[in-house]
Amino acid sequence: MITYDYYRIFYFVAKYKSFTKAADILHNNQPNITRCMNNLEQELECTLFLRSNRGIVLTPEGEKLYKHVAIAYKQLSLAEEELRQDRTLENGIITIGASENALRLLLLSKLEFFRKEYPNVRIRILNYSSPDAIRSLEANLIDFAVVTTPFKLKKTMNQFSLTTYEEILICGPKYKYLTAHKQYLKDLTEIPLITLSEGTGTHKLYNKYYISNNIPFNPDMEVATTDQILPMVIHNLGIGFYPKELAEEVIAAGKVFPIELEKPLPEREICLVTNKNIAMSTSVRKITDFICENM
Amino acid sequence: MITYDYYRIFYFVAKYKSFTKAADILHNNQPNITRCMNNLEQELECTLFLRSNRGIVLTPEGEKLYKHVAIAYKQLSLAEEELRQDRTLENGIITIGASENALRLLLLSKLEFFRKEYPNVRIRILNYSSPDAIRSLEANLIDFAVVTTPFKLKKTMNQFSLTTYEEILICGPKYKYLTAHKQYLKDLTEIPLITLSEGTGTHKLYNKYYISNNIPFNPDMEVATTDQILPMVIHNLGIGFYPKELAEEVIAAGKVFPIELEKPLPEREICLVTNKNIAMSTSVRKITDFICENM
DNA sequence: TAAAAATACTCCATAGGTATTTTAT
DNA sequence: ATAAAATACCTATGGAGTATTTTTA
Repeated sequence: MITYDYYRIFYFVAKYKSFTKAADILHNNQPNITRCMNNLEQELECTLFLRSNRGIVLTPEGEKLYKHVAIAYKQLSLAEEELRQDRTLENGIITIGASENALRLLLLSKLEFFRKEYPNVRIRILNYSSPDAIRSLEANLIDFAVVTTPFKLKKTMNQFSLTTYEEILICGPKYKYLTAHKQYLKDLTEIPLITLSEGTGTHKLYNKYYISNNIPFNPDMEVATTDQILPMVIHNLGIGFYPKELAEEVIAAGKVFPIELEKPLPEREICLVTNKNIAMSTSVRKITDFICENM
Repeated sequence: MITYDYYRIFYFVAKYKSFTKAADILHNNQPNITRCMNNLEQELECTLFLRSNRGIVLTPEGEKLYKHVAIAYKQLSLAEEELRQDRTLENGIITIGASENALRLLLLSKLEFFRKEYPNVRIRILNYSSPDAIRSLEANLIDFAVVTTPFKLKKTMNQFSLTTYEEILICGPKYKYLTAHKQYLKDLTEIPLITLSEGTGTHKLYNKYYISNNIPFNPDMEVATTDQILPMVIHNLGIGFYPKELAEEVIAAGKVFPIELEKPLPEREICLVTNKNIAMSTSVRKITDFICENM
């Protein structure tokens, strides 16, 4: 079996029509090149060159071989260049499935930094509910997911906890009186409640939380995205749970008011979820490492 | 610099999705394959496989590499197969420049045997005068020439003498009386002479021969090919020089008659001429060896 | 527990290298 | 006289191979 490395050497010998020049290009020495090419000729049972004191000329067989070897060389060079670009993150596409809160509380700032460092990696973001993101991951539509608890995982999935966050109950001016002192959730059942729609992790979470506290969970309004809750609260359509961090600005502006609760709300978590069975590309590994570091 | 032999190994690993299977195919062992692929990954700074107890799966980078490596592998396999066919003379085209006498006195029978042994080599024959054949060789239009003396060679040409042949002077029934006893050429100047046309070696040869013998060389008829001389002699248009071997049959049939000469005609030679600067293909080398052997 | 890869280790073929000779212009 | 390939010879890397351990489905 002929070692393919001889073909690499042959490529340069044929290109530069000289053993000596090829040796220089390859940072090798002429006697070595001579030996390798003798071996190649012997293994192919074929004269490839006519040697002379002015270099070499290819025989018709050498020319034939060169035509093929040149193509092979080009392919392998192309491959090496592609992989080089991949590993230096000079290209690549990353598809992330992210829930809204994961995106706004953590991912956006992380992506901002990542983009600054690797501006040539294209990033696509899909999905806005945690269950949908995980389904997409199962179906291989995304490279990984960043979602908020609660969610259910198959055992082929891997989760890595990134951070926890706190949600608070907020109200508009009309319900400001509720902020005078700490409240019990069960005392607020008469106040209209705004939540995310069914099918979201958030909906499930509060449903379960209310039930485990023996309080009926009857939201008056259900909206598709967390974004929509804030204007509704401001306009006194009801009270709602909202990530504390995202509410701070509007609270400082006096537009909404945090209702203190006697019993703290369940802590929520943002997790990065990957599929164990699927091999990650360099760029995906890089960005997941990037997201997870310092977490 | 990455040894291309790793890519050959990678090809089989990627194809069979297993280090162990690749090792079997390559008549190698699994630890070796493992080591080589580890080296390759390290040199490419890239994870190419996910290893498991059921074999390996390619990463996106591995897939990318495989796409290119598969093309390279195909090219090199094609090249090896082409060269194998060349050296076993399963294909190939040979272009020979041959003068008429060389063809009829020697080459045809040689080619008949060669063709029997290597029926898949295509043979083209060009040119019918020795100077033309040599010009074609200089212009690289033919692989080699088989010509009759006299001819002039540049020093980049190489000649190998194959055989000598004798020419005789023949006549038709009208001149049969000349065969009664040996003649001197100078006594035959009044008999019409048929020769090959100017520009042929034969013409030059006899011109020079006559002059060196102080006989005027004034052929009455000049024809393009030796072939045409015979019917003209038979029809008593004149006498002519003709290769002895080719004349024997018609002499035996009593159609023409050899005129014996007091002084023998110059001996003629058939030579194989090659171009030193041009490398021969395997098939050309084979056929020239074939023609020259036992000569 | 079984099948595949990883690890550890030995051995030696051959690639890498230097110096010199040969060859052909 | 020169420039390139061939030859001779030395060194040491890394490929070939065997035995064993680790991993995970």
